[in-house]
Amino acid sequence: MSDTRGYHHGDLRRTLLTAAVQAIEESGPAALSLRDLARRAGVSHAAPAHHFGDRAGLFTAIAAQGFDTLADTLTGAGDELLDLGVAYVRFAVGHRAHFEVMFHPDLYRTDDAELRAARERSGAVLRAGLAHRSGRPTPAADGPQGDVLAAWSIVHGFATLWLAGALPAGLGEDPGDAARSVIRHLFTPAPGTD
Amino acid sequence: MSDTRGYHHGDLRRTLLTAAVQAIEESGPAALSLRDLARRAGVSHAAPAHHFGDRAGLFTAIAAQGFDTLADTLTGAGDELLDLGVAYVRFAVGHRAHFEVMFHPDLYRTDDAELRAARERSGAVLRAGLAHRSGRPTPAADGPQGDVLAAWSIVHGFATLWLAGALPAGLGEDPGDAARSVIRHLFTPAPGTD
DNA sequence: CACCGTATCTTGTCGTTGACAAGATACGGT
DNA sequence: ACCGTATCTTGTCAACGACAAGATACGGTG
Repeated sequence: MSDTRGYHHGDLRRTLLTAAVQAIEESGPAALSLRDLARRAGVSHAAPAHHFGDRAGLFTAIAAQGFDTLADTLTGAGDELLDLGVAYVRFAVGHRAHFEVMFHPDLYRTDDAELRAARERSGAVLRAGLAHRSGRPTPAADGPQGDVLAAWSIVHGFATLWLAGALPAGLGEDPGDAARSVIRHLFTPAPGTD
Repeated sequence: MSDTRGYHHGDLRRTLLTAAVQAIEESGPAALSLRDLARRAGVSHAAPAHHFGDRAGLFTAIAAQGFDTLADTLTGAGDELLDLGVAYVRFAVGHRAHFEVMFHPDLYRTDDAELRAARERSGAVLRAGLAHRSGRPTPAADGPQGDVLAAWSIVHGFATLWLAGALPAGLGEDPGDAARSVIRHLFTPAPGTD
């Protein structure tokens, strides 16, 4: 269950990761402090550096974990195109710490091997799911898979705006439901007849 | 032209703002240092604090400036719905420092008066432009202006993904052109026939 | 022109942080 | 029992944000 078996602390790497995710959810990635993390875990201030090298290394691990989780989430989504988009939004809001780190490459090392693998995997799942479920075998003439990018853009944009608190009130509590009624407008001719 | 008339430095507040924007474009908001800003402007390390109070105050000023510029940009956009979206994306990529700060409210003070006014103004311009140009007088039954949110989401998502470097290669150099071919898929029935 | 109030900027300082170096500790294999 | 190594601690340094107190220069008033 744990990749680093019980040493002095037992499972410090995993403990630090979960503590970091929680801290980011509370105060954002910018406010994350390695020393505060060490205090929460009850270890010395330099202990995190051994597992992650530096701050960027910690964010790299979080991003990789996030891309892996996203791939799993999308794989388990429903068969409808709509369900895939809703799953994307639900992941973003439900794992906002991971999501925020994942799409801020200046926080981590984009050339990390484990990260690249996870990112590529989630990207492949997303593209495959969108392309397959859109029921369109060949992409249109306007650039590479413009409809896939349109679908990705709308769900990513909605999730980002939701997390930023930029959306107007009155959308309800559940971001998934709100997203569903918004994504429905993609590939829809004119009035909101459904 | 300048709100703080020539004192010791002359126009320190404006100088610091432009230097901050440039620094953020180079290394992101997280790496911004007030002391480094002071060094670039050739003043003492505590000079910025007088004009902005603290780091959050500086980001507040940048965000307000960004929302104002966005409102102006959208006001001057073309008559087509597509043009409005392209203008949004062009602003995001052309003013990435402002854009990134604007949609990270944990960086600044959301209750600042000047900021709230600018944010509301740009929001009103965006909503009015989208609602007017979509040629749909009454919103659909699915929530408050679902189509406006869909349009906002797709342009915001595309801009965010572009800035994060998450989009695949082959979209060309100009984000505006790429955005146009992607946004076109909104409100479009099935295949890419246009 | 002399004076004063005030905005602007400087100097000095404190606690915190990230990063690095060197040493101590505990585990696993032989 | 022993040794190599991964894990963690202690110590240190430069940089940073924030605050306090003082110096400087401007604008207005007499």
